[in-house]
Amino acid sequence: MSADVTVDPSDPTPPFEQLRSQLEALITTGVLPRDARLAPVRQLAGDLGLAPGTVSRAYRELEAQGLVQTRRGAGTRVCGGFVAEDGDSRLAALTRRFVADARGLGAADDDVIAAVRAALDAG
Amino acid sequence: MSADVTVDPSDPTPPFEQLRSQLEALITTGVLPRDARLAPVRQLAGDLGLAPGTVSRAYRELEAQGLVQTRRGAGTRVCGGFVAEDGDSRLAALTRRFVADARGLGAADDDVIAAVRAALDAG
Amino acid sequence: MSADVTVDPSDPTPPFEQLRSQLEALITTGVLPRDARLAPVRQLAGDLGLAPGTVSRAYRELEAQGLVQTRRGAGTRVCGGFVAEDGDSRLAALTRRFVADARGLGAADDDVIAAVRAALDAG
Amino acid sequence: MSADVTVDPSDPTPPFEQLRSQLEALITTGVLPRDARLAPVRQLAGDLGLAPGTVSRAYRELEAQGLVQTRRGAGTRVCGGFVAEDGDSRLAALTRRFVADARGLGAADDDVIAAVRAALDAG
DNA sequence: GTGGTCTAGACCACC
DNA sequence: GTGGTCTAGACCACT
Repeated sequence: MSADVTVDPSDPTPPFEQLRSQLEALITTGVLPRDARLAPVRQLAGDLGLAPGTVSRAYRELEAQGLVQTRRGAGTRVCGGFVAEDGDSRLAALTRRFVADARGLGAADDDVIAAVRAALDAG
Repeated sequence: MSADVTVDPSDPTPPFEQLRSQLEALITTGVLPRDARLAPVRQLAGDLGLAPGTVSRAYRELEAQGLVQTRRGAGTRVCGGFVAEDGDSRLAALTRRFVADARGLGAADDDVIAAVRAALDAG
Repeated sequence: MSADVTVDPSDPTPPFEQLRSQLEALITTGVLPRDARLAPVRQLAGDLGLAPGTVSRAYRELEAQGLVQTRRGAGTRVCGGFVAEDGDSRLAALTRRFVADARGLGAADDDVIAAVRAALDAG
Repeated sequence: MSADVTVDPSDPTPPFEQLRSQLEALITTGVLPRDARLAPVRQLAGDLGLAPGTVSRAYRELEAQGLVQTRRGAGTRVCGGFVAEDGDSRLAALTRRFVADARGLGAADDDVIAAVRAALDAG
């Protein structure tokens, strides 16, 4: 049932990354809407002939990107629509994480803003 | 030799996170200076009685934080002092990643700046 | 000078494959025309910060694809234009290789033709 | 106990090729039957006094020939008997690769068939 | 514990 | 000077 994802073993891209990028596309395009539940790790692993750890890692990376949110015992769900909303949007979650990391590096607020401006201009 | 790290199996904190946070402390306090080389994954794993993948994951998360830089075949080294420098600083690397992710969410430049400001004020 | 190729260390795709696929595109699109010489292995390696063996492998795979031809001491050159020509075209070279391999598997001529038809229909 | 292979350092043929051709012979003659597992890369390397990468390359070339199939983390096995079977035979795998490469060269289906016919007649 | 890829430096063969 | 190959050991991803 779950939206189609496939893994090509002959592709030099590692399976977890094939998975991650396909799921990323499904989410950012809105095929998987906010609150949609991803397939359980073990089920998806079984369907694709992968080890559970491989699927698990794909989900974990999506979580680091702020695209999904996983709660023990409750599966993993899409974190937001494909446009930032009100309070607890994915962008806000991603940004909190980034700011915490940046401060961990000893950066002052102004440094952070400057770095972001620079990165936006560069890209 | 390498700086002391330990893992307490009775601690509910997962081993990779115990490792990560201890190494983070060693780096941000300067005990492990810029360019210091971390112990090889397999050696540290052997010393601590952990699986190599566990150590590997701790290193990977440190890399995502911008604290270390790992080059395939050449080990993993501390990425910088504890203040951002010129061109390719840790803050810059972290920020590039964040900006890429934020754009992946469809955020415009102004949205990004606004989100960062909000997160800085909140924290 | 040489046509632009770049390697992104943070891309999960291995460097040799990033290189190979970019060069493949440059050749099949005609940006690198027949007989164009690729950059020397060590030069390209130095420019990109890679080990010579890595660039070497990319070149070797392109050769297996029939896109380039490399002669010891004389560098490696693009094997053909972007459309098959007369006698020793890239398609012919690729096909000779394929036929030899297929026969090595014990396939009869009819088997080979049938397999090719099937693959063409499938793709 | 695996079938005997040896490497002669005084032979001008590079070690990886000595290995490849011996294994090829063992497979095509049926000494190593379908599904037989090749020795692990590191074990064979140790036995022969070679670097793992050298053995690895021999295995990789055999895979490109369609003789063995390697699954990450699960070793490499002989891919088939010495005659093509049902769905995913070695010939089919080899052919898919060839067709993909040929199309990458811009060849139309008719060109491919013609080239194969020519190569079969020539050989 | 499996194969995969990379680095760094080395030697060889060819032009 | 060019590519080809090798070694030794590192990390990576997967089962």
